Order: sequence, then structure tokens, then C-alpha cells
Amino acid sequence: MMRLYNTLKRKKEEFVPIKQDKVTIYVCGPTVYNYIHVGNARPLVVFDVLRRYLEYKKFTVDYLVNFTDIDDKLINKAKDEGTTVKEIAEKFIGEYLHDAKGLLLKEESTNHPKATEHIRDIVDFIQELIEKDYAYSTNGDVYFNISKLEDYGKLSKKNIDDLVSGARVEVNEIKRNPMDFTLWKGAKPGEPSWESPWGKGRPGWHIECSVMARRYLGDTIDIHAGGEDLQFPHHENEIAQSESLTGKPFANYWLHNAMINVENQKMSKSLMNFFTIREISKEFDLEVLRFFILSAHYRKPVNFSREFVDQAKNGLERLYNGKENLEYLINNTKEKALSDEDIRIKEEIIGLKDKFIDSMDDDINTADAISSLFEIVKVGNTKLSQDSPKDLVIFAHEVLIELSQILNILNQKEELLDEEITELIEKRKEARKNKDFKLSDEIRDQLKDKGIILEDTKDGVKWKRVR
RNA sequence: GGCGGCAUAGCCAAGCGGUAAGGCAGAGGUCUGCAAAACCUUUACCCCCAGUUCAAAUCUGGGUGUCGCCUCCA
Repeated sequence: MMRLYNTLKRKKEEFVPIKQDKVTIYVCGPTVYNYIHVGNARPLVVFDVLRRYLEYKKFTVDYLVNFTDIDDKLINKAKDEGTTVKEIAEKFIGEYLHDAKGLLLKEESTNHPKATEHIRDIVDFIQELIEKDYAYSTNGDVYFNISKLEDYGKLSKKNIDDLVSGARVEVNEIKRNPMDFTLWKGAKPGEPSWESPWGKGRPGWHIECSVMARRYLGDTIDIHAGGEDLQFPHHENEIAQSESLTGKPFANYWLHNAMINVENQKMSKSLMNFFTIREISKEFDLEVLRFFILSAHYRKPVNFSREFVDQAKNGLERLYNGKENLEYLINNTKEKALSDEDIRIKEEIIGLKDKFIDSMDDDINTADAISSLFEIVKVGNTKLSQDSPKDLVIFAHEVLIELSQILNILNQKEELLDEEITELIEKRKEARKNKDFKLSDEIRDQLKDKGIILEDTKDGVKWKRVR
């Protein structure tokens, strides 16, 4: 049984999807006007893990991350650079996909709908809201009338009066209630626009999510996820739009990740304290950044710094070494009956795997789950250091397969064997036998340049790829 | 001002009433042509003060500190 913290209820709940073996997930994606930064990566990584974990649990997952490819930021950027919104959007969608690959996101089965390709659906949606009297148009704009709703603010636990008295909302005589939000924005001269019953214009930010979620995932989705800073107003407004239109719950589970901070301050563009993924990828394999993100629980704020990523890098290194040690152990093992000791170890590892699963079931507690991985690694390493492979048995082949499987939920990376490597290792082995350490070291350096690190153990030579 | 988080070793970080996981860094040892990896050993009065309980890092109340949302924001 899996439990998820549902922001809507402010507590952990058992996760029960609408359909027995299928899960729909909507994650609020990037506005494609710039490179994404480390803060943006957190939801992408965390919810990618959620999705992989659900797939591991045999669910079919419909996973959607939208691209906001029309809004003020894009328009301004296009103006500044003397180009079009479309070109900016296309460029940064490309850059996003590049970074996503580095972060090991499961892009091959992620749906990325774009706002501009759903204008007709958006117009229809708004039209229906007007017909149902939840929205009104004035001077080419359309607003959502929140006064029609009794439960506006139920996600973020805000009440309208407090919000209004907060006095930060813009004074706008056109709106009936200061908190009414834009569904459709009339076009100013020179701006990209589309035809609509209210004149030329473009969609507001919130409406695209409601429309695309419904279009691809249905009236009610299982999980809606995103950064906690989107709770209000974005997610609140999505709920208002969708539930007013369909009369059904918009999403059963709302998941929100906490922020990534720099020196305890939210990493954000306005504070200018952000690191782009592209920038970090020059210093670290993005797999390390992914691991760093997963080493804390997703609902807790984390500080980001190069030093912390370095720590994560060393930890991940140990994990991979351990995994390779286990593989080595098994590949160099002769098959024979399991000794009592082997059976004990096997059971210990299976127990740790169950612990991993329990942690993941508990609101995707990746930090805790990772600790089980380290413990498995320790058991394998200890076994390796104590016994000589010649005398070992296959004590738990399936355990290794399981380990790979669960490790892949967190970090999935392909590895290829290389004939050339083994050939060079043989050559070096010969040189070492002849005490020709000069040649031996040359070969080792040569392989190092190709990203292969050799280790001489008492049982033979092991090699691994640099990360 | 309103609403909501968080506070655990040098650092990162789990913990959800039963007496403190895991990782990084450091120190010592084992192995070793060198290097690397690995193994063993080693480090916590859980922000403060009350309270509830046989039992509290965990629950309650009050402090202190800190962050987020209320405006574009993952």
C-alpha cells in the first residue's frame, strides 16, 4: 500500500487510483523562455521517480508535463532579442529536452502538450465557463468570477477576504472582484494573438493546465503535482476553472515539492541566485544532481551548493561501486549449493529491499530508501572482502537483479561493454606478471583517458566507468 | 498583517510514542608494486522552557530562530 501526502487534505493518504491499474499524472511544466535551473529540476526529478516507481508497481502511467509557450515573459524576450515568440519557445523546448535527458527523465513516454496548440480547446473551455456564468468578458478580456465559488482557496487554505485585504492585488475597475483572474487576455498591437469570440487575444496562464489536463487525462486526474509555490494562485485557479466546468473533482491527490534554496533563500530568477542545469552540467554529471535531489525528502526545503553536490557525488560513487562489486561477485561465482551463511546474506538483502519498498511507499521517501541501498551495498562489499570468489556460490542472483531494478527507479543509466577494454586489461595483466609496471601504468592511464578506471583487487582486475 | 512549513553530529540527511538509519568529510588499522576500491574501528545530552505519558526527537502549549505563499515564480 502506498501513501502520499495530499496537500488538499494536509495529510498522508492511501493512494487509490481511479482505475485499478492505471494512473494519470499532471505536472506543471516550464515556461519555455529560458534555460531551466536547479530549482525547476526538483519537481521534474521527484515526480519522474514517482512515475517510475508506480510503473515498477505495475501501473500504466499517463504522464504529462506541459510547456507554457505563450505568455508575457516569452513576449518580452522575443521583443528584446528581435525575434518571435515561436522561435524562443522552440529553442528553449529543445534546451529543456537536452537537460531532461541529462537528468535521466523518462522523456520517451512523457507527453509534452503546448498551450499554443490547444487554443481552440481553451476558447471552448472559456466559452463554456461564460455560459455557466462562472466567467465574464469585458473589453476583450475574460475573467473568472471567483465570487461564484464557495470553496475558492480550499487547496492553499486562503480565504478571499484575507487575500483582498492583503492589498497587493492590482486595482482594476474592470474586475468585479479584485481576486478574479484572467482567462483570456485581449491582444495589444504587435503581440501574438488568436481569434476568439471576444476578439483577438491569448490565453491566461492558468487555463492551459485545466484544458490540457482534461483533454489528455480526463475530467478527474489521479495526481496533480508541482512546486509548492504554485499552490496559490496557479493550482487554486486550475481547481476553480475545472471543477466549475465539470462539476467533478479536478485531481484526487495534490503533491507539492518544497523549494531548493541557496543560502536559505529560495532559488529564483528574481533573486538572481539561480544555477542553470546547463551550468551545473559542466561541473557534474547531471545524474549526480539527480541523486542530490533525491537524497532529501521532496517536501523539505534543501540548500543547494557545489559542496553539497560534491558530497552527493561521492555517495553515488559508493553506490555504483557497490553495485559493480555485487555484479563482479556474481559473475565470478560458481554455482553450487547455498551455505547457511549465504542464505543468511540473501535474506538480509531481501529484507533490505523490502525496506526500500516500504520507504518508497511512504510518500516516496527517497532519502530513506537510499539508505537501504547503501546497506545492501555494504552487505555485498563485506562478502566480497571476506571471501575469494573461487569459493563463492551464487548466493542471490535475483537479489542483484532486484537491486538493479530499484536502483533504476532512482537513477537509470545504460552501460555498454567494450571488447577493447578487456583486451587491454589482459595485456596489462601480462605486463604486471612480468613486473613491467611502466607498461602496466601506461595502459591504466590510457584507459583512464577513455573514462575507464581499473582497480587491482586480490581477486583480479575490476574496471568501471568514470561518472 | 493573514496562512503554512522547518529546527537532529564538522557537513548532508532519515525518523510519524518504545529509548537516535544512511551518506560525506576526518582519524586509526587491514589489503596492496603504486594507485584505486573495499573491509574493520571511531564521533549526538535530537533549538529552549513547561506539560501529557510507564515511556517523547517524535504528542500538547509557550518561546526563539528561520523559510515559503499571499505578486511572475518549480
